[in-house]
Amino acid sequence: MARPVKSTQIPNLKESIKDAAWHQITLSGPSSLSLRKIARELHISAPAIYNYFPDRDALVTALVIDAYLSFGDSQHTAKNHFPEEDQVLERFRETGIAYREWAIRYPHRYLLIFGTPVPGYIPPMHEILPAMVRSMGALAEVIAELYRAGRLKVQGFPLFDAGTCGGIFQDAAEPKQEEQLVYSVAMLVWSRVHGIVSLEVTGKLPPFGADCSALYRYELDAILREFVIAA
Amino acid sequence: MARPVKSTQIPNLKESIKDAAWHQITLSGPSSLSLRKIARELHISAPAIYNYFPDRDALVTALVIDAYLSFGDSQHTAKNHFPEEDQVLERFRETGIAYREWAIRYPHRYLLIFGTPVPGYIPPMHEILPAMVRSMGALAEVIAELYRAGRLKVQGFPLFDAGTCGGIFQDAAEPKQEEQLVYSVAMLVWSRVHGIVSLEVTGKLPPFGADCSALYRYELDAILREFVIAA
DNA sequence: TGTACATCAGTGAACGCGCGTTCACTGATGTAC
DNA sequence: TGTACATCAGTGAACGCGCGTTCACTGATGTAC
Repeated sequence: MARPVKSTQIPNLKESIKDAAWHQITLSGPSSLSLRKIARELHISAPAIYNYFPDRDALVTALVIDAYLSFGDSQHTAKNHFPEEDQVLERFRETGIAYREWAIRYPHRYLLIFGTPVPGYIPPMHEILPAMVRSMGALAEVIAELYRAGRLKVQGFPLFDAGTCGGIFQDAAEPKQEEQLVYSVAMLVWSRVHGIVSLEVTGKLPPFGADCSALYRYELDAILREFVIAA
Repeated sequence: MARPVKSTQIPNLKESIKDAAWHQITLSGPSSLSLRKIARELHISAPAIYNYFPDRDALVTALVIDAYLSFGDSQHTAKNHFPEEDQVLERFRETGIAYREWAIRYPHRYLLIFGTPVPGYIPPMHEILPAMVRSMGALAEVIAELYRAGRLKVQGFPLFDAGTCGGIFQDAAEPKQEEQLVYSVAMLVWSRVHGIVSLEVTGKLPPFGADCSALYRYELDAILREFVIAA
């Protein structure tokens, strides 16, 4: 039987701390995240936070991991929306659309994991890597499926050294050259979607009157035209 | 005759303050920029800075403007490297290459103007706009020249409302639809180069083993293939 | 040339503030006898 | 059922720190007479 909640113990305080932290980040960015401000928002004392996070950096790490998990969920959900083998194009497009939608829904989460690094904070890679790899894996998998369906154009891409890839691919037994190809296309696609999305969420395109949604749809089409063999 | 320098007056202190500020930013980012740290680095007292900048934000604004000026110089210099009318393709490529090279040489300047906004700092647009417009103008001009040379593909781009463009184009008498086309292509090109460059300077591509230089050259080629009519 | 004065880029002390973190504590709860 | 005790999520006070900014000041310089 689960231990009943004590009256001095605030229920879900750990989650509340993270919620308040996101709230602070939304207001003034991750670098001015303050444990005392969080405590004030929750009407608790600042040292109480130390029952849940050993220090400020650990809280930031928890936020980073949560952001990757949320982003990864959104990516895999979108991908699984078209599970049939012959729906690989739809899968690709849905995953791409979800990328931007998640970023727009959670712009500060997006910037925390994909934007300018938080100064003074060095993320502990061994803690973050699984969530990071899983989140980027959806796109890589879709591209691998395009390749296996014979729909990926194989032409003049710069091939990267996938040895340092760190396990993006679940199927690590794949032959090396194919892995490199899929991997390189994934980086190209990522850089393009990130280009538009990062400019959009930091507010640098709208002042120029850009319709970001149309721009993004154009880029997805351009990516398909460039990398995918039409049916 | 110029007033001679007094011995209590430190020569070029205003420039030294900005240099020290860039040094601090390189070490720990713009949000932890501290007037007292700058003063310590220069062996002066902190209030001395107030003889040159009314407050901390004014210093940041000066840095932002300097970054845009330096970036703009690099862009226009690259563009002017191939001044002949029939060298418009070389001009485009040179400007694109210079974009990345400037960003790699001055990654913190790049991130200050194109990265995640500094939390709590709202740049005064009326001060920054001229330097910003001039810096982005080089790319826009090259694309306008491509258009005037009949080398720009006119097909299915999403056209933006260039009315809010704010004077990117020096030749404002240009017909509206052409302006929109040039403008839209500029945004597409910008988002692509920014995509790679921002991931590269924040260190998010190299851990995946990407050869950023090859990736970037591929993207410039892809841009030419997509938007420019071969000679 | 000498003297009185204005200028103004610098100084050190101080203000009030917020921060992360530590520490000994308290007091409600659960548990063993 | 009653009592003594262990647990542990919370507390308030305090530590040492750095920050932006203000203020009255100083002292070298340039200048007017």
